[in-house]
Order: sequence, then structure tokens, then C-alpha cells
Amino acid sequence: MPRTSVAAAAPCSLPFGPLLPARARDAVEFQPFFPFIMKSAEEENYNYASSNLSASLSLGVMNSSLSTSCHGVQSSNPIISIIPSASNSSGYGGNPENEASGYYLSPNVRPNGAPLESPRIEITSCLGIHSGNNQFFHEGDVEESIPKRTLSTATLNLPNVDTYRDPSCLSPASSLSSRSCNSEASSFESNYSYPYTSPQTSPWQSPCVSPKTTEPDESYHRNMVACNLVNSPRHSPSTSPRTSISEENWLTAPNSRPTSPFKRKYNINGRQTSYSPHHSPTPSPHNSPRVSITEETWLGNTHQYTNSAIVAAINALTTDPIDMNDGIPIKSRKTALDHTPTMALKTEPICDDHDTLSLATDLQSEDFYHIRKTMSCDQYLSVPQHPYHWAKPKNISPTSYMSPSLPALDWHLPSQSGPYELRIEVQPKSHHRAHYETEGSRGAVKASTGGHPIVQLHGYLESEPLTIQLFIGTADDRLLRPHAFYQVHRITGKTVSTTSHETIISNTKVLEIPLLPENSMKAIIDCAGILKLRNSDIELRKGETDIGRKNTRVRLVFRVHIPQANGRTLTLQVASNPIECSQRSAQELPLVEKQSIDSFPVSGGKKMIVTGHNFHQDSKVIFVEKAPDGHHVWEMEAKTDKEMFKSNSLVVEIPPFRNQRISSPVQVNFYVCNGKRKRSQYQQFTYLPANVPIIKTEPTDDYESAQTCGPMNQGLTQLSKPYYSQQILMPSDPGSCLVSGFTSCQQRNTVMSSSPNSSPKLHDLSSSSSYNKCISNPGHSQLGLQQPTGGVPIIQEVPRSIVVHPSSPEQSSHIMLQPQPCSPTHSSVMGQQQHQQQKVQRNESPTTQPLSLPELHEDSNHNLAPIPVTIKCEPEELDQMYLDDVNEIIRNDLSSNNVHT
DNA sequence: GACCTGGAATAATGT
DNA sequence: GAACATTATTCCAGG
Repeated sequence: MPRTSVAAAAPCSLPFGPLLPARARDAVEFQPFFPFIMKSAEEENYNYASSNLSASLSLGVMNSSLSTSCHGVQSSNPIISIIPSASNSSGYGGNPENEASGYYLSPNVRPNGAPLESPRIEITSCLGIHSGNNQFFHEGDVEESIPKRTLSTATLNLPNVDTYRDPSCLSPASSLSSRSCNSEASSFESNYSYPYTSPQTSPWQSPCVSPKTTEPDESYHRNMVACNLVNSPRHSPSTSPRTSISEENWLTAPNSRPTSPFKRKYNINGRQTSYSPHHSPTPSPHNSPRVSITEETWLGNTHQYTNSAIVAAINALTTDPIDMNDGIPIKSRKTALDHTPTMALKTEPICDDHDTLSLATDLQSEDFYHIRKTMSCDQYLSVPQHPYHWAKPKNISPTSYMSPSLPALDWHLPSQSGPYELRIEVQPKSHHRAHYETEGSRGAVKASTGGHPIVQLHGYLESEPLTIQLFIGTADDRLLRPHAFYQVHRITGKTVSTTSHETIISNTKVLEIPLLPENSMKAIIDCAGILKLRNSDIELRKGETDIGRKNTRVRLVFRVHIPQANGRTLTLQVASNPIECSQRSAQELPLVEKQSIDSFPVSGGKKMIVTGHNFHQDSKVIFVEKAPDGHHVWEMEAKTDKEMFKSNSLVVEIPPFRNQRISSPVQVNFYVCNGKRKRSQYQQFTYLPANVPIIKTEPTDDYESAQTCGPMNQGLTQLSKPYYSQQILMPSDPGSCLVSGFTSCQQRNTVMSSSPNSSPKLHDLSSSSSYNKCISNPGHSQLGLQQPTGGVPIIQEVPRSIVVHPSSPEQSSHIMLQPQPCSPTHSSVMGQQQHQQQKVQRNESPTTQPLSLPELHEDSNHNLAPIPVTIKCEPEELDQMYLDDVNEIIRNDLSSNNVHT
């Protein structure tokens, strides 16, 4: 691990990964999946007085001792402070429709009476550096705020740069494209300068991959905590110390087709089971969020993404501009600036923030130059003015400034908050052949209707234009994040009507598209193509553990940052339906886009219309029920109506389910098969009990929710799975369900942590995505069993009980088994949590207290029927007993996990 | 001439 | 390890 020396009180955004003791980092809790509200200046200043970066914590997954210890960090390291989280009655997991305020990091009460916010990451950073790619950054604000922060004091000395670089990553197979990342040409193409020596500014990956680690076993244990946090190479904006030109020239002939750097073996879940000697010495690839996506692994593997939410948040805090272009080959940035001035290539990573680049591109030249003068780093060049004047913010408070910390690209955000909703009005086509760097553009992504995708922001009534950010995200229903092997490609030309603008954020190209009130805040996305990066290039990136092979589905991810009157910024995000990007798949594989019915009683018999592509007359539709280990418990070919066959639609008769007596919905899958190895992805389908509602405690509402709400439906379905040792009722947000505008069955993934591979004791942070998607991405709604530490509760299986870990008390109110308020006759989970919340509030307990849920009984015959939930009303004084007991269990779990992970 | 598009050759990789 | 199948990447040609 590289050593860093940091000016003690330097108010600069510094990556705290290697600086922060592992325990502290472990304890840091993020909430990356809710509308991101940037802090007001007042709040910033409050924290600034004590720390540069303060991470408010609520230890949903950590024991309290960690929390305590973390406080020590504050004194030992001025970079980090952990601020206990106060209670907040409105958390993030609430109904996005009626609890808009819940999305805000609303100030509560600090110990001294000052407002205290709910758990989050606070970055108090040097302004200029952290203006981020925020086009609302206003010059006036700059002048007001900059003097408060000593920009020039920010230093980050990272000696041993060479040793920090992992020699194993000096790839003999690095290609021209990778080389181009650091070439002058690339900087010319991208408007930016991309200094070469990234590793020293990329501490995030280091805990796991540091080549200085010479004793794997020892380092393994020593770094495991850190690795849990930083295991995602994707989250390291500097994961790739690109091989230099000389290195590559030495070892490879230009233009030779590179061989894949890793020939990997995968187990049934697509996990990597053997490692190339070139691979970075990351201790546990199983922690990697990057696993190949295969037919077998398409279904939930969210347990693999442990702590990815935290990593995502770390990524958001990362302030590394150095190799943000790393991994973006030359051509991927080619379109950015045919008309831009040549730029110098500077390598001093003085101003250590990738957001600066965004800032550079977002600001008009004048503003930017002004800021540049203020900043100590001047290696960034201006961007010529665009015909569209990238939006400036309203004149906010003179003392306010835009927070540096726009949410990282792999944070999960909702599509709706309060009056605002970001919606994809026209979805892209399910196929788009991405182009390689060696090819010419293959044009913009089109809509299935023939036009182009359309995105619209609803509820925005201001006159200020906004900007939509677009990047290419993963399409598997794990944590949505930027796709490692695809980048958005800016399309220009006379056929393109939409202005766009490229920037790069943490290795990811982002297209910025104006969202104008005169266009009803609607943008036609006719300027976005998709570039395919060579697998070998990406896989060679340091720390990259995902593979590109068969990982050819992407989503368009749109974001909008909405300035709020209080100076904060609300960020909404929505992702498109998956897009298959391979040529072959586009020609051969059947692809299901829609189905007319998501669920039906076990008797079956009803006709279901499946629409998609590449259907044949002899296409088969197979219904399967899968065990967590992937084995097919049941498989049945559905009858298809040959006469009604079309290449883009099939009429299928829903087969009867194998068990006609289920008492709760059962989720199965189906796929279209055109022959051997030519299958569509799995689609979800839910068999409903023949007659009875399932949840007796709240039969009507729950049942209806199950019927009408995809995520809830899935959640209930999961409950019915016989694989659970405990039946778990999923918390669900009915509000988010109401938001759902697309069929949940569009997605095929079932987020199930019930897999035998997923330890029930592990808090799978990444599974947040599922819950989050329930909120933010109706088209891909999923419901996970656990929630990350971030804004929503985590359900953790413990022996004989179910524990809910709200990451902070304020979020507990969103743990709901049913939409309606609990009645006194059955103190529902929500009711208990409210008790807890109130108690915690009274006690001003800053840390998360796990909450006890009523015990659920294992289905005795393992036959799909959980015993109806009976929720016993406990005396209020038992709450603390529960808390204590559960805390103890969690401590034990965590300590054992830390040892065994 | 640049871009877009479809097709296919060929290498790499997996079974 | 060979044969075959599948996938990735590059190349070509036409619009």
C-alpha cells in the first residue's frame, strides 16, 4: 500500500481509502441508492471545522464497537470524522411518492443542537477541486466559498509510485487502444490531459492488490477489511495503471489481436476459480463485483457484491483525476472534440479530483479559467463554448457552493423524488451492435419504434435548463454500475439533433445532454452510440476481475441533477431496458422484451404473449423453477401457438405449475429457446396460489401488492421459496412499487440471497441494488433480501430470528411488511421499528440498533408455503432486550465474518 | 469522404 | 490434445 502524507488540516478531498484505518472504513456506511442531495454550505462548514471529510455513520452492519473505534479516527486522522447519526423519522427508503423529503439528507439535530444529517458521506473539500462536473457551479459561489478553504494546502504525496504499480499489470497484451488512453492523442481527443502516472493517486484499489504485499496470507487477513470495502476494481477510478507505450511496444506488435489476458475457469456460477499469474493478488475474487454473466449466472448473484455500495461511495469520494481516462481507449473519446484546442499534457497530480475534469467541461471557459486561477492545479484546459450554454445554477445562497460530491456513477439513485421523476419515455431497442475502436461508429442507439430513446424529467417547473448525464451501465440485475467493457460514444453529424457533450467520470465516459424547459425537459437521445472495448484491454486493468466474454448487455443510464432551493442538488437516475450489444446475439439469440402476464394461478392455461426478437416458429418456451444452486427443480415446455407465431412475438399457454397447492406465490422463470445454446435470458413469472391470499396478517393488501407490484410480488415469491431456512418477509416500499411503470418481468433476474453460496450471515451490500431498483428503476425492479448499509434496512438472517438493520434509525420506518400502518392488534415490524425508532431517538443513540422481527417459521415440508406471519406484540420494554440480544448476535457474526471472509 | 450498416472472415476461447 | 462450437475482433463493401 502506498504511503501517503497528507497535510493534517488540508481541506482537500483526499481519498481516504488507504489513509483510513480498515476498521474505520469498514464502519463507514453509505447510502448510495437514494436521491443524492448535496449539502448546504452551512452544513459543510459545520463539518469543515472539525474535519475534512466526515462520514456520518450508522452501523447497520457493523457492531457498535466499530462505531466507537471509528471515532478515534477523527482524532488520529483529520481527514475522516465519523459523526453519529441522529434519528430521523424520514429515511430514504420511504415512498418516493409521498416522502420526497425522505430523500433529502435533511438536517436533524447535532449534539450541540445544530442540524445533524442522517447517515451519509460528507466530503469537505477544496472547492475548486471538487466542483465536480456540476454545471451549476457558479462563479459567485466560487468566490464566496473558496476563501474559506485553503485550496493550496491540499497535498498528497505518494512516494514509491513505481512500487505501487502492480507489475503484473504490465501487460504484454495491452493493445493500442489501451495505449491510447494515455497518449497525447487521447488527450487531444478528449479535451483533457491524462497524466500518466496514475497509480499513486489511486489508493482505492491498493489494499487488495498492492504488489508490495509479499505475504499473501498475511496481507490477506490484514487487508480483508479493506478489501471488503474496496474490492470492486470498478470503483477504483484508477484501477488501471496503464502500460506505457514503451512497455507495450516492446512486447506486442501493434494491431495484433490481443489474447485475453486471463484464461479463466468458472464454476457453475460463473465465478472465477483459477487465476492467471498475471492477475492482481486480490485475495478474494469472490468479493469481486465483476463476474462474468452467463446464462447460469444471470439470475441473482448479488451476494457477490458484498459492500459494493460502500465501495461505490468510496468511489464517489475518490478524487483521482489521473487515470480517469484509463480504460477508455482512444477512439472512445474521439468524438469529444474535433474542434477543441490542443492541450498540453501535464502529469502533476496536484489537483486530485476527477471531478475537476468534469468541471472543466461543464463550465464555460470564463468561469473555468477563473476557477483555475483559484485552484492550485492548472493542468486542465478549457473547453470551448458549446452552442448550448451548459446550465448554471440559480443564484443560491452567497455562502453556499455546490457540493463536490455528486453521487458516483455506481450509486443507486431513484428515478423519482417528490415532484420530480426522471423517466424513459421511449426505450432503446433491445439490440444495438456496439462498435469497436477499430471500426467506425455504428450509429446511435435507436428506439424499437424506429426513432431514438427519449428521456423526460417530469415535475420540474423551473426555467433553468438542466443536464442529463448518460453513461453505459451494466445490465445484469446486480448493482447497476458503469459497464467496464462498454462506453457511451458521442454521435455527431447532421442526423443528430441533440446537442451533447462528453465528459469522463471515474473511467466512465459520460454524455451530457441539455434538458431544456422549452422542450418540456425532454431529451431525444439520438447522439449516443456504444463503444465496445476489447476485453483484453479491460481485463488487464489492475484489479479488474470481471470478464468481458459474454458480458454483452448494457443499459443506458440517465441522471439528472436538480438544484434545490436550499442549495442542495437532487439527483435522479433511471436506467433503460437492457441492450444486447453483440453482433451474433443480435442475429441469433432470441430476446424477450415483454410478456403480457407476469403472474397467474398455478392452474395455468392462460395465453401469454411474449414479445421480443428472433423468435422462430419452432421456438420453444420453457418454464423452469430453479433451486438456489441453479438446478432446475421443475421444467416444463409451454405450448406455443404456431399459427400466431411472429418473429417478434409468441403466444404461449402458461403451463400448470407442478404444485397446485402452493399457498404463496412462487417465482419461476421461462426462456425462449431456438435450439441448442440459443436461449433467451430468463424471464420471471410468478405462479399464484389457486385461491387464497397468502399473508394472512394482511391478506388483502399484501396479496394485492403481490399481484400488482412487481417487486413486492417478487419479494413475496421469494418468501415462498423452499430453500430458506427462515422465511423472510421482504421489506418493500409500496410507494416504489407504485412508481413502477414497466413490467417487472422485463428483467429476468431474481435477487436471491438464498443461494447456498451466499452466507446468510453476510451483509450483502450490493443487494441494495435490488431494493433500490424497486425504487429507482421500475423497469428493472427487483427486491433483495438484504439491504445495504446505506439508506435502507438490511435484513439479516440469524438463528431463529430475523434482524433488520436499519442503517440508521430514521430508516426503520421504511421497513414495511404491508403498506398500511400497523394496527395495535398486531404490532407489525413497522410498528416495532417505530417503537425502536422512538426509543432510539429518545436515547439519542447514534448508532444503528438492529431490530427484531417476529420470528418466522420454516416451512416444515419445504413446500413453498411459509407459515402465515404471526406478529406478536411485545412489551415495549423488551425492545432493548431485543436490541441487546441482536446486537450480540451481530457482533458475533461480524467478528466471525471478518475472520473467515 | 466520412459515416453508417450488414455481413463475414478469422482468431481466440470454451466444450 | 484434437475436434468442434461459440464468441470476440477485425475487415470489407455497399448505401
